Amino acid sequence: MDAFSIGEAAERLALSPHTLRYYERAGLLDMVARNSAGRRVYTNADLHWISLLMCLRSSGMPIANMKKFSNLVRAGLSNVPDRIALLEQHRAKVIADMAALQSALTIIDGKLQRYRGMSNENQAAR
Amino acid sequence: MDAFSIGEAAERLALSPHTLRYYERAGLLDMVARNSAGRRVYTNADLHWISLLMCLRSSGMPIANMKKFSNLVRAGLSNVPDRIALLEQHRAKVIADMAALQSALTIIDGKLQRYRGMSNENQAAR
DNA sequence: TCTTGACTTAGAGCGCGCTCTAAATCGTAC
DNA sequence: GTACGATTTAGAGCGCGCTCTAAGTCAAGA
Repeated sequence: MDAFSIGEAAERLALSPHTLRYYERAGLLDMVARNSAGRRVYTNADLHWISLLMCLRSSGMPIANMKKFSNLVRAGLSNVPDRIALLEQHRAKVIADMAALQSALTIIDGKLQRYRGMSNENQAAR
Repeated sequence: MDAFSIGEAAERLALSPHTLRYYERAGLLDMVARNSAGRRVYTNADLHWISLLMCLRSSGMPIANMKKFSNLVRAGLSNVPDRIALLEQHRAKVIADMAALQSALTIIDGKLQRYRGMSNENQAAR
């Protein structure tokens, strides 16, 4: 099985057909095959590529950069260094985001401890 | 020094006066004092509270939940358990987000390694 | 044959979190 | 007194990433 309707593809990828079409229009996918009736037919390779896109998206890459990346991939192997540069830049951002989340977490945990202390005192006072 | 104009407060907090006013209108701050001319005067306590808000915001809490939290704080000490619940829920989301970033990072690193391999092969082939 | 439901398109709409505008007011420096 | 720059308000506007609408096409099943 290597041919999926947009509905099947959407289900497997856990996103909506609307979003799949939007990504295509946005220039993130190209050459999604069509059947005789003009309907999209997704291959496993398509799904795999879209999975990578979803990984980039969910880790905070803006659509515009995803489009740049897609264009590089589309343009052939000669620009692999450019792809590396783009991914490394994104990698740095992801790591920075993780660090920011970690420091927020520390503050939140501090606040929680304070609240737990207050909560216990209240109980003890009754 | 425990009194800041909106401009000074904005500078110290690294956000814009517009955003400070927006947060106030959104119900995240209350009782920001005014001077005789009707202008806002921020205390250190205000700045500290806003810093906590920024921590929540930057770690992905939606404004609506920040408002709920603000309302709880405003309503007094009796609802500390509710605040704990809200923060713990957020804490769980932050941890989930960090895990998602980590798994994206693993995929990105895998892709980078593949690209580096391709790049080296290309060089070797020349 | 007719109905049903998944698909097609271009384009509009939406939710979020700001971000800016316009017109007015105020305090300070000249 | 007057010019300037920071502030005030209500409300409009914006950028992003979807998300939905409307009108139409098509294939399969009753």
